[in-house]
Amino acid sequence: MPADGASVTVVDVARVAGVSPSTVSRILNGTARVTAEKRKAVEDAIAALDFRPNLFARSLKTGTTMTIGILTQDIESPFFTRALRGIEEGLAGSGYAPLIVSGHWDAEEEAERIRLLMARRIDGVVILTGNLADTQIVEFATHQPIVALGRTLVAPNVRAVRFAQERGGYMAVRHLLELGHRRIAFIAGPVGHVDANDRYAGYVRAHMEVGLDPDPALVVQGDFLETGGVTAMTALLDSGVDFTAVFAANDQSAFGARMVLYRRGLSVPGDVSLVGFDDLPAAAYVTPPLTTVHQPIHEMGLFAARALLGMLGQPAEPVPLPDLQMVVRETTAAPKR
Amino acid sequence: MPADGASVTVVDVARVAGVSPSTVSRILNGTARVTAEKRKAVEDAIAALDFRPNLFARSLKTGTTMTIGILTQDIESPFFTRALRGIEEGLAGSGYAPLIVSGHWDAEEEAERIRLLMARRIDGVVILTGNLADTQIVEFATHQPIVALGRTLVAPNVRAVRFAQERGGYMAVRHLLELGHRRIAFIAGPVGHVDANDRYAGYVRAHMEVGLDPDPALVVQGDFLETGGVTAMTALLDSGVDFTAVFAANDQSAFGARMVLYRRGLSVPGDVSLVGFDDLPAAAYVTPPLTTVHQPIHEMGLFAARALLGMLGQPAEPVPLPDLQMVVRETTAAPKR
DNA sequence: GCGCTGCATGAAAACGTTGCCAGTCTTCCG
DNA sequence: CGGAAGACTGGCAACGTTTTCATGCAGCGC
Repeated sequence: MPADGASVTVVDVARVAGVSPSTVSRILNGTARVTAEKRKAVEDAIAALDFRPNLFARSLKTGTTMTIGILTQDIESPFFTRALRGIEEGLAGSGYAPLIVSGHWDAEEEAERIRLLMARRIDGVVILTGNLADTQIVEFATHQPIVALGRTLVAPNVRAVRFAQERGGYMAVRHLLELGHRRIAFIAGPVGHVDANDRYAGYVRAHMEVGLDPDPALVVQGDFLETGGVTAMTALLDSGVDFTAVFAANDQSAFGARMVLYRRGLSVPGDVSLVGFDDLPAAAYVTPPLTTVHQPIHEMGLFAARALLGMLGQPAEPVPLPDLQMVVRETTAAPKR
Repeated sequence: MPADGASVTVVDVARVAGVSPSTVSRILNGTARVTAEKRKAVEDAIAALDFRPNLFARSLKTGTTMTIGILTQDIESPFFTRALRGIEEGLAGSGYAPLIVSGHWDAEEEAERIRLLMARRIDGVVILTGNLADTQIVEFATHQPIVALGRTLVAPNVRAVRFAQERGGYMAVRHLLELGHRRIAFIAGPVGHVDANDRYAGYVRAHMEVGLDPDPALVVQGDFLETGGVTAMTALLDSGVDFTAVFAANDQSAFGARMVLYRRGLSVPGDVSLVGFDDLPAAAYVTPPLTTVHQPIHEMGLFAARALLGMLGQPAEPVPLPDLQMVVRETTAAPKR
């Protein structure tokens, strides 16, 4: 059934103000000049009737919805919510509202969600990493402009940004090497995850650079979550392999690993040094505060919003993207042996 | 391949299938019987043209948008994202999509955001706590069904749920008292926040019950954030007042407080016992794991989604809400003195 | 065979906006 | 003073659906 009879339309306003609907529309959108007198009458009528234009009717007519779709992976992950916050800020005051959907790292589900977004005729899409194939994105981009974070991809109607994750991994391990560590374990990310793989590549490069051959026994599987950090660290300790430091592929893994070390009575950084990746807000509040690689997540969100706004023809000043940065806190120290 | 799926309309489908638009619509919505023959033709045409019904046109006509609005306070707060995840789950498969906006604990902004939601003609609203006046909510509820979490409010078209926060505070302090603590500090929440006040009331009641008069010098201001916990704990220690345990109004405050204790070289729970509130996922991963009061946040989100679906006339089986529960981990112990 | 009933279908009227087109009324220039 | 250029404004046709309403056509009982 149609909206409740109480819903007031542009026609009602026109009637009360004694003008035509066209004129009301003109005033609403500032699309043509109208005499001050009628403008006043219309504005009064709008206020009196508490009129709100029906965005759907407008969308139907104009073909634009003032909504941008955001494909995140996990609404509960601090990494993504930090980016979301950036996007929210970047969109503030633009009139665009974000429609957030989650893909849960599943390519199939991601594609499905994007289709859902498109069914709602959103004006643009921001994709936060994920496992979607690039070809899929290119295909989607034939319909709407897309900004993709955590990807390198050049295609029409697509703007992609990705930080050199390899360099981040390199920086982290380099830091440990400089402290004197030689047996450095690595808690990997999800299998096949490019970012995780790149960070691992950095881990390898840093080793090579000082003439070390990374020991495969020091690399254990994680999943970017705390629980993965727990299992990985447990496996590592139980394997009996020797190590003095651990580089976790992201902060959440590091948190999990730290918990196991605590359980086993190992001191950080006394017995084992620990480095994370991301610099989540929480990294500064664990004890001891976590040494990690700072990613400007918030700025990335801000950037994505502005970039998309730009692609939509909105005036939006671009934001600069700071680079990855090593943040040395208190979970790293020289090895005792 | 998908042609310009954007511009394919029900009329195109009708033409290709050799039927009228009405019939296509009927098949789309299963609203009347159609011969198998035509149904087949239409379905083939839909597939061939990659037709997607324009939801806006449909909304315009039916007055329903299959969108529900969610007013959260801070998209980055783990408390809210956990609830959001519950809502997301509760909505899964219902066809409704959530439109998330943030009020940032500002009554004015909250009202503004809700108006924005209503301008988008959402079918229902979930309000996650906040500072909006109840009268405002009642007023909004005249337009859409509303589910409010963290409120006690009885009104037509409104469903409100709130846990007995006072009891939670009582349980936390009771736990400390039973361990033998007598000088228990309290890190308060934001000024005027009902939940925070109620938790404080529980703090007071637990004291009274054992014949103790809570010392005002032991109560310090916080803001539900880590930073607030830091300032509060710092102020407490600097004031020189004597205490053996701290009850923080929420986990995030506790995390901040824990950091300061670490900085000052005070052991937890050796020198000071610490209790939080909420049982955020992170509470299990700080060291030592935080003793806290568990709120079924996720379930609350699930509950809200189902309740709203029910109000919208959808078949949605209600979910039970477990009660608050004391989770004793490792930040509490008997006082040394 | 006649009127009924019921069913499948198409035509057309909305839903609330916007934007083109064509007026009307000034105003100004020659 | 005539006429033309502007400046405003109203009418009306879309936008893509859904939803009456009406129509034609079988089948049915008598």
